[in-house]
Amino acid sequence: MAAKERLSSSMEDYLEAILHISAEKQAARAKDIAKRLKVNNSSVTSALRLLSEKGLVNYAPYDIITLTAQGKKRAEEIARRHETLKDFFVKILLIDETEAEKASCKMEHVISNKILDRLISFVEFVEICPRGGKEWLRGFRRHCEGDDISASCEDSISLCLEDLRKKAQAFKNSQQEAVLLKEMDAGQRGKILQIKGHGEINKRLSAMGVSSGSIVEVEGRALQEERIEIKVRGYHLSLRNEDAAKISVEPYN
Amino acid sequence: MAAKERLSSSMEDYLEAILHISAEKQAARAKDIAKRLKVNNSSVTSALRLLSEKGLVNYAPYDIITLTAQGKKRAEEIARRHETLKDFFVKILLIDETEAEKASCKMEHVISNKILDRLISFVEFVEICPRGGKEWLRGFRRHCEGDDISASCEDSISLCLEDLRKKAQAFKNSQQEAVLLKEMDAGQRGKILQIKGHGEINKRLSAMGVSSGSIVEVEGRALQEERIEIKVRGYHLSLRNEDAAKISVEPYN
DNA sequence: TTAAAAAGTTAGATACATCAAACTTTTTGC
DNA sequence: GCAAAAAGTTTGATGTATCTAACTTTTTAA
Repeated sequence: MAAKERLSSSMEDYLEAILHISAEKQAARAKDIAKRLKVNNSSVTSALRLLSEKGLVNYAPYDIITLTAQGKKRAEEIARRHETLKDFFVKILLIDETEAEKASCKMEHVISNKILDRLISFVEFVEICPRGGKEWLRGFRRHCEGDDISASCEDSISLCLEDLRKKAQAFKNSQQEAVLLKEMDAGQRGKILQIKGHGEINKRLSAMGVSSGSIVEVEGRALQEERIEIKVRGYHLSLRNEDAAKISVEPYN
Repeated sequence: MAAKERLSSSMEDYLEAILHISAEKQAARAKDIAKRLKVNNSSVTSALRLLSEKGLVNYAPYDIITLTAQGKKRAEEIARRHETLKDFFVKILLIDETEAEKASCKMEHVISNKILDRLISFVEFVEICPRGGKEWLRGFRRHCEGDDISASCEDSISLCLEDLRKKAQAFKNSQQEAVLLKEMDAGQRGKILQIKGHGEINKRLSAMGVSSGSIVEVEGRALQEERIEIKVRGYHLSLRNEDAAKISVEPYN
């Protein structure tokens, strides 16, 4: 396999655009890419030639455009960076959608894996830790809106100290009941306890840095409930129920 | 005054390098810049010519290199972005110095003012709100280190619920005593209550988005205690005691 | 004070990302 | 099925950032 060459920001943008267009339509046309990236048609041709040389897109003049397996992997990695950043901006910094989108588009090209990883952990921690969470972020919102910080903090403390105690208690009590990932509902979140067996999933997951302790979120089902769609460490995955049955989870909320 | 043209990342790097070298030595030499940015000598010459044309550096062949007033302002703005990012990485995401430095170097060129601003507010809020703070971040550290998230959260709650109540109480009680910024000690932090008068400082501060409610930190004194050095919204400022006496602050910690 | 070393500049080349304009291929609608 | 429209490509240009190698100026130190 070719070594993972560094791609320029521009080329990353092209890959990402192709990924998104492919997801929306049957095939990506050069014109769509040009439109999406706001560049000239001829720039797209040059970019495609280059990406094709690198083995990241399947391209021949006048032919349809698709990502190779390798290209798709790269594109998904970029999309993950994008989404992670946006998540952080929207959920934690309380930035509006549009601005968050714009910012992630630029930052996705320069963020390191380490920072990305930490950002993911941080968003998890804020959302899950009873001492963080919605009420605390409400305090932050007030602070951003120019409200007195004492008041903002007070809001997130005095009002919630009792609530906090309850949440902490509930959090503590919830610990024993393990369920299978397969059995979880859309929207539910939990902590992976164990991944049984040593099959393909095990390998795939650990390659992504997923192991027991990782936080997993169920996004939905697909193919007549045959598959479960999850998000873990910023990756969107689709697992067969059969495989999801091998993963035990301790659910939250 | 020339319109504030967009600078490329590269040119921003040159400005920032000149700022830092000037702070360390008497004058910036082309060689130092080249070394710092790990580029060829001749690249520095081209960059200087360009920055000189834009009125950001004082430069003539073989002459010494300094920043113009405008150039200094731009450079300091870049340094502020850098520092704000680094602060967030180190203080909140608990990234090590070296990695944080490397990451900020890249991200400083692409972060928007809005995000920067929010990041500053967020770091303030985490550090000041009793519901956030050191214990909470200790919980986050445990989560990063792969400790069970329940345990990490519990650590930051059960252990601290009583502590939290005390902190909240202390925070509440601390509210009445206003002091003058002039009288605060190095390391102390507080919230600006009022900026008296309508002089130069008032204008300068409001141009930076500083007003009552902003969080200010005393960094130290300079010129035989004649001046006070503060940090507010990521800006490092040096005020005459006379001016600092016009600012009333509600101190924390 | 002057010649060698160090610092700085110029010239010319490469690589990248983009464009407009001219051209070619494919698609569409009658 | 064929002509016009749409899509895609090629060519040649621009601007940025970098390099190496050759050259010039300044500094240093004997």
